[in-house]
Amino acid sequence: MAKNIRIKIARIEKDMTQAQLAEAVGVSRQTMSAIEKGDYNPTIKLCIAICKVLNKTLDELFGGIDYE
Amino acid sequence: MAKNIRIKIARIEKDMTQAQLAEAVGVSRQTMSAIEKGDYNPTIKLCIAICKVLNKTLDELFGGIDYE
DNA sequence: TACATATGTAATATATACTTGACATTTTTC
DNA sequence: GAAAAATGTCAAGTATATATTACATATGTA
Repeated sequence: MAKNIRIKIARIEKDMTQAQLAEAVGVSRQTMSAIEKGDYNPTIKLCIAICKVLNKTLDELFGGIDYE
Repeated sequence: MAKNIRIKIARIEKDMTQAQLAEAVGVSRQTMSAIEKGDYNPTIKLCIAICKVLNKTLDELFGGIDYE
């Protein structure tokens, strides 16, 4: 549920692996995997860090996503 | 640290108390207080719920905030 | 095919977001 | 200024985001 394909696309546009993005934002590779898969409901702090690295806005990457 | 005055302003524009906003998004009053004060680093799910109630975007309410 | 790299995922542990209840303090309203 | 409403805050508990380790599967590449 709530698979976030937008992060994956933005990450691949930057030619980064999950491991590289994870390190850039300071979390584990497994955490990045879970976030892209929609298994985790990340904190806003982490979302902001992801946006910064991927040069996207919060709304572009997370707006309207329906976590439950 | 990271006091979020934007939420407070948007909340007051809607003429809502912390308790009313808290109930509208499904958390406790204390949690809303802590978020406005910057004591909590909320989840994106909760941020999205707050934006929905206050008719704001994620970037308007949370963009660039420096939680540490 | 074989090897390397990337990603998924399970188990256990820890940090912290969030709850509940209760009381103190501040702000508003009469 | 007093009562009421709103907000701050503390303590103890629960839920969950995240870490670590380890292994499995997928995907690319020689």
